[in-house]
Amino acid sequence: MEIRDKNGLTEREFLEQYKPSDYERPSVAVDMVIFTAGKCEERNYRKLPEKRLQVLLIKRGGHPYINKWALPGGFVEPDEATEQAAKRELLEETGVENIYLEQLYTFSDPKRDPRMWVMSCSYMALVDSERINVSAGDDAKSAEWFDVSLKKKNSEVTEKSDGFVSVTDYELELLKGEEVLSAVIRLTKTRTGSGLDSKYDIVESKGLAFDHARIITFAVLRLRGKVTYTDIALNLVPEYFTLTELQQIYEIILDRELLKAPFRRKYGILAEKTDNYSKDAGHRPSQLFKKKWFTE
Amino acid sequence: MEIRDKNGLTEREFLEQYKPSDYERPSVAVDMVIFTAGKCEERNYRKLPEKRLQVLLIKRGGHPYINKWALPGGFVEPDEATEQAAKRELLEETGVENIYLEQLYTFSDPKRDPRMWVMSCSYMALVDSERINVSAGDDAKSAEWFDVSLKKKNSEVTEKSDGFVSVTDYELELLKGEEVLSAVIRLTKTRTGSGLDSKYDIVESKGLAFDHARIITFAVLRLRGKVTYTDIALNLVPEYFTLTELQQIYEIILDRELLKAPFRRKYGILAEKTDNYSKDAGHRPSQLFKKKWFTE
DNA sequence: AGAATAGTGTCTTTTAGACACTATAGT
DNA sequence: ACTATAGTGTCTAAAAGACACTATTCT
Repeated sequence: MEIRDKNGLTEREFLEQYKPSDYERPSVAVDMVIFTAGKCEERNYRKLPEKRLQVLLIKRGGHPYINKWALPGGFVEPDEATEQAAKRELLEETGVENIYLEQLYTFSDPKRDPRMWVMSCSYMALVDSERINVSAGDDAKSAEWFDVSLKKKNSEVTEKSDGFVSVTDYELELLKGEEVLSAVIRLTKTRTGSGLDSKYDIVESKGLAFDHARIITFAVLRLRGKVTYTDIALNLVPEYFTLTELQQIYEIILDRELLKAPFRRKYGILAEKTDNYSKDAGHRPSQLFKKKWFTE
Repeated sequence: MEIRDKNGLTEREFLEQYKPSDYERPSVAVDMVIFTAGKCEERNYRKLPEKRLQVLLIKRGGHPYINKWALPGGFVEPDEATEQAAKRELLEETGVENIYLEQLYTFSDPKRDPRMWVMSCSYMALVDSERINVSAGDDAKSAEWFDVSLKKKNSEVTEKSDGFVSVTDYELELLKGEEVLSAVIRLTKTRTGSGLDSKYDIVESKGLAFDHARIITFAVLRLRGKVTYTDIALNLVPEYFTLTELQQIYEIILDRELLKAPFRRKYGILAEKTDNYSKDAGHRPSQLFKKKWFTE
């Protein structure tokens, strides 16, 4: 097992003499899209509280993008993987460990950070609202939950000789009381011959730092895509929940209403009955369920 | 719009004086999992040729992992995004432009390269076999197509008090004539309370460089996952094809046989009739189709 | 003729969608 | 009693799975 290369070195000898050349290297950051399903105020004693899909943002205290809102995140350190960096950031920002975490995409447009070459390895995290009792803003940074709304504005398909170009504009709105952040992200799919190019361009972005509007849009679309064929939604629900709550989660993610009976037939398998019931609502109490994860 | 930070600087002033600190930075490489659907020899004049899912590998000429097989790839250069680096590598290796490309995952285990800190932003590319007439190995590097087989070996679920641990071993085999590369990748899903951890560990890897067995496994699983609900399979088929060919593509990706009639009902919508027929086969000629991509 | 594939018809089962009905706590 | 929600039953339409049948070419 003593193979020698063209310089007569074994692998061990090679590694001992190896010196990384000083090509320019990018900084790599993790950016966290942390979603939760927050409750709105109930409008009267017997109405159920509405739920909202929310994302955690931090107000930047320094340049660049001073006073704009950004995703929590930080640089990956030597001797750690991005997954660990993501968990570290998550713990710092929300005080919560052990939550659902999924790598989304690595954004690497060399101009995405005006300071220097920074790639962003983005992650999506899902937390149930009962676990984030910590108001997040422990340190000086002001972190806030923003209501998320993502709507398809217009969509246009142009047929070409050997393919097509499809352009879809998504309108992203983030709301926190008075504060309104908005952005338009254009998804361009170019199909020529046998190639497909999907590009997310930022058409406009108000109040958000960097290319974070794009990352949030990407995350919402991923979440929407996965919610119907995985058990991912269970991560947004507390330990004990009613089927109506679970349905609300699906509705705020998909941004449309679902029918009760078919929903229960399809997703009821994600829940296991308990002997407890919700109470003190102005209507029939409902059974509380536990999560029954897919084990496969 | 002249906001000043705590040092009294405007954004422009800040950027002008900004000096990137010299923290250690990772090198970032792109690794390409390039799939095609290769034909095997037909066994007699009237049998159809079987198809095989194949991946392009390059034999390493230097340390580390000398003489092992590796995914084509290279380092991302300043002023380019990973997408561009991927396209550049693809052109260099296969001589083909304009093919399906999808970012898979960024692997960042700090020990994945024995030389230094290298993250791998991996991409999956799909090429139809008729386009890669170039035997790829233009330059000195010997590039070869390996038949891919990925099988679930055993799967075990252990229930825990507040979740479960599921362990699945996948056996990856890559064949090229006499050459046999093999690896076992262990997918461990740990669900505790409200967290999910998915880990792909390399249990063993014979003949493959770095953690590339893991990347290939990840790619095959992604392809399997997407083939049933997208039109991704069309990328592996030439401009004109028969529905049986398309079905073969699905079968080699999913690694199981499909029934003809339901297949045609479901995926026939991906194909548009032409007036041409295959001929000189020892049996009834079959109609040739063109691709009809989803436009959405 | 016979082998091998092409292509279609149709039955059953499953799943999704729509909607109506009954049930029940709290004021 | 009334409101708002909980929970179920059932009809219909669409999709998936299984299988059988006919059609066609070349040796």
